[in-house]
Parts: sequence; structure tokens; C-alpha cells
Amino acid sequence: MAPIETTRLASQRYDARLNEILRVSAQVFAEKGFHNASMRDIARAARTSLSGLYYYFRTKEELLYLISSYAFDRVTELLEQQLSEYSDPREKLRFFVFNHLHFFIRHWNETKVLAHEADSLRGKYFDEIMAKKRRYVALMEQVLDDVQRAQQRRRKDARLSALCLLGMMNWIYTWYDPKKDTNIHRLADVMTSLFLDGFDSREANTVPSAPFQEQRL
Amino acid sequence: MAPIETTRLASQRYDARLNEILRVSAQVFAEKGFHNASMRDIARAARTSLSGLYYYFRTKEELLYLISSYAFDRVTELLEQQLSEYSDPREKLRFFVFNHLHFFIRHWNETKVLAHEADSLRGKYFDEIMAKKRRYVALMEQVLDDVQRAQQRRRKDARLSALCLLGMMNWIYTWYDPKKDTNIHRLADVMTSLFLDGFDSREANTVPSAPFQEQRL
DNA sequence: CACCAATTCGAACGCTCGTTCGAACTTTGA
DNA sequence: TCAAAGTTCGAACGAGCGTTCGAATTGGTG
Repeated sequence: MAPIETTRLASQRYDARLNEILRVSAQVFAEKGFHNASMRDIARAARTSLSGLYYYFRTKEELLYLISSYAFDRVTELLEQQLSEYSDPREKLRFFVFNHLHFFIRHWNETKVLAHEADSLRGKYFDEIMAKKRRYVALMEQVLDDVQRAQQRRRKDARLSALCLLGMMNWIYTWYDPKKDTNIHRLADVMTSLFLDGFDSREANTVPSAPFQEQRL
Repeated sequence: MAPIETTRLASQRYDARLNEILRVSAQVFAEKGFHNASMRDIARAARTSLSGLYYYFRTKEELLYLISSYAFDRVTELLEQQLSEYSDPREKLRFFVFNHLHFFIRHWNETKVLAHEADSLRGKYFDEIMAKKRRYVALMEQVLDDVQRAQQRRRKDARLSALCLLGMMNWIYTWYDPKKDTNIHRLADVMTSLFLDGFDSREANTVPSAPFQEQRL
């Protein structure tokens, strides 16, 4: 993964501190919302002075961008690394769902910010995050197309279906309690089965298979 | 429907102005977000003075509550009025989805606020909206249970499925363009079919039937 | 130790925020 | 027509906002 700040010489200390600040900021943004959280809130949470923060980014908006961009890159990177290992299209999709939910729950604050504060960004920052988002949706569309490839019957709109699946998954930030339910495998299987075979399907539920390996980061 | 302010004598002029202010405020909140929108923004949009607003509500938070509460009551009222007219459980669900999406798109600003600013409310206001939300989800769960009633095979978790369906529908506020796509019937049918029969279902798509009547308000 | 660069900090800037209040204006009904 | 009630308004309040800047402190290297 590319370093966040390419213009500044990479120092281990600097990188560690920046990552810590991003982590804490994500928590504050997730709790209070981007516009409602103040830089003073973040400084307090990060145990630094208000002005000390500005050594690591130029504006509050850039801070939000860094959090969003970093998280999006991570989840996409993880996805692309492993997706090619699955040949069965339905298994591919099942891994996609698992990867998404697993990342969502493991990086709860960052992903909540990503899902909820997307259009608190403007201009260049907004465009870059939107581009990442579009790429992610396109990847999902491709997997969906594979599922339907060899079918004679009329196909469903892959883009619309992808957006539905994304909504299903992302909406968890409004109801999921990361402290209670932690059975991410079951959640992923339920959603995959629901999406592929439907709530009122007459077929047996064929989706669940071996649990995925939980990767670090 | 109960009047919004029960302590104040109902006057036609007052009610009309209040509703206009709620409508305009919902637009401003939908565009800029609750915390990022200022009372001065709202005053400008409502063509009144800053202090003039406070004749109609006590605080900015109460304004958000009024918008949310009013919209939620409307959509639930519409739903309950008509849901009993359908006997087939799948048709019941199809109407539920249609009613939700139809209301969402017709009252775009209000519903976007409802979906996106739910936890900008706190205390009593938050509790009341959450109660309405829980009631709405319970209603959907009940419909889902009906769909599965006469089945021998293992049932799916109705609450989890309801939350998935809600996410699928509510997520449209992140991608739907109310100015472009207006074919709400197709959208409702696609989502109903996707939810009931699944993306990869081997069955024919049996959901679409007669389009619903579009009700005013 | 002495030096320079990397990092942190206190203090302050100009600005916008939500809310208040008494005066002024408008409508209503006798 | 006049007074009471309903509605709007200008001006101001204290507080908190994001950001800046030069000085102080810390860390690594000769």
C-alpha cells in the first residue's frame, strides 16, 4: 500500500502517530458525526494539543478524507487479493459479502464514517472517494454477472442488484451492535443466502459451506 | 393525525406556515446535513427572519424532531390504512415495499433526513423516533412471518431479514436520483422479487402483478 | 555535548453558531 | 374603529468553531 503522505519523508514515528490519530479521529467522527465533532474533541481524544493536530493534515476535511481513503483502500485490497482464489461464482459472491461485513465490523468506526459521511467531503476529496466507490461497485457487478452467466432465463439488472446488496450490508451500521453479536460468519451466510436464493425460496439453503479464514488487517 | 402542537390553538394560518417551514427545513437538512445547516440557512430558505423561526419551535433539535416525527407518522399511517386490503402474504409484502419506496421518493427530503439524521436527536426526541421505528420494523416482521407461515422447511430469521430489506430500500438515498429515474413501480417490483425469490433463483419471477394505485399524501 | 530537524504547544484570530428579548407590525373580532 | 391576540423582526449575547504562527520542546546524529 502506498504511504499516505508521499511528499513527506517516511519516518516510523510519524507514521505510527498519524495512524493513531486517524484511528482516534474515526472514533470521534463515528460517535458524534463529522460536522458535530470539533477539532478540540479530537485533540482531547488523541491526547495532543489542538494545534498539534495540524502537523499531520492541513484541514479537518483532509482528515476525513484520509480516514475514508485509507479504509476504502484496505477493504478493496483485501478483496482483490483473495477473490481470484474462488472459482465458483456463488462462492465468489459469498466471499465478497463476508469480506465486506468482516471488514465493516472489524473496522467499525472507519467504515461507519465511510458509509455515513461520504458527502461531507467536497471537491477533489469527494471525487476521489466516489471513484473508489464506483470501482468497488463495478467489482461487485462483475461477480454478479458471473453468477448469471450461464443462465438462459432473463437476467436481472446487475447494477441495481449490486446496489441492493450493498444497502443490505451497509445498513447494519444503524442496527448492528459490535459489542453484542459477533458471529460474523452467520451474518454473512444469512445475507448471502437471502440475496442469492431469497426469503421465500422453495429451494434448500445451499449457501453455507466452510467458514472463511479471518485475516488480520 | 394528531396536531403537531397540542398546546397551541390550531389556526389555519399557523398550521400552513409551520408546514411550509418544515418542508423547507427538510430540504436544507437534506442538502447540508443537520449539524452543517444553520438556522440562518433555514431562515433564508423560508423567507423569514432568524428569530421569526423560533415562534414555531423551541430549538433546532425540536425542528428536526418535528420533521422526523411527522414523516414517520405519515408513512406508517398510509401503510396501515391499506395493508389489510391484501390477503396474499406476498402481495402484502409487495405493497409494503411499494409504499415505502413510493413515500421515500415522493417525500425525498423528509425521508432522507429520517434515514440519515436519526441519531442527531437525543434524549426524549431520540426515544420517540426510535419507538416509531421499532413499531415499523415490527410491522414488517409480522408480514414476513405471514409469508413463511405455512412452510415446513426451516424458517429464516424474520427480524434479520426485515433489517436487510429495510437496508436495501433505505440505501437508495445514497444513489437514487429522484430527478432521473421515476419508475417507482419497477423499482418496487425488482426489490420485492429480489428479496422474496433471490438474485440467483431458478424460479420464474412471479412477483409483478397489477401496479398499485398512487395515493396522494 | 552540540546541533539541526522533527514534533508539540499556548495563545490568539476572525467568524459563525443557536438562542433570546422587547419592540413593531399584522390580523381578528367586537 | 379600537384593543387584544397573533406573528414577525433587528440587534445583540456568549460560546464554540477551524485555523494560524512563532516559540518551546523533543529526538536523533555527529
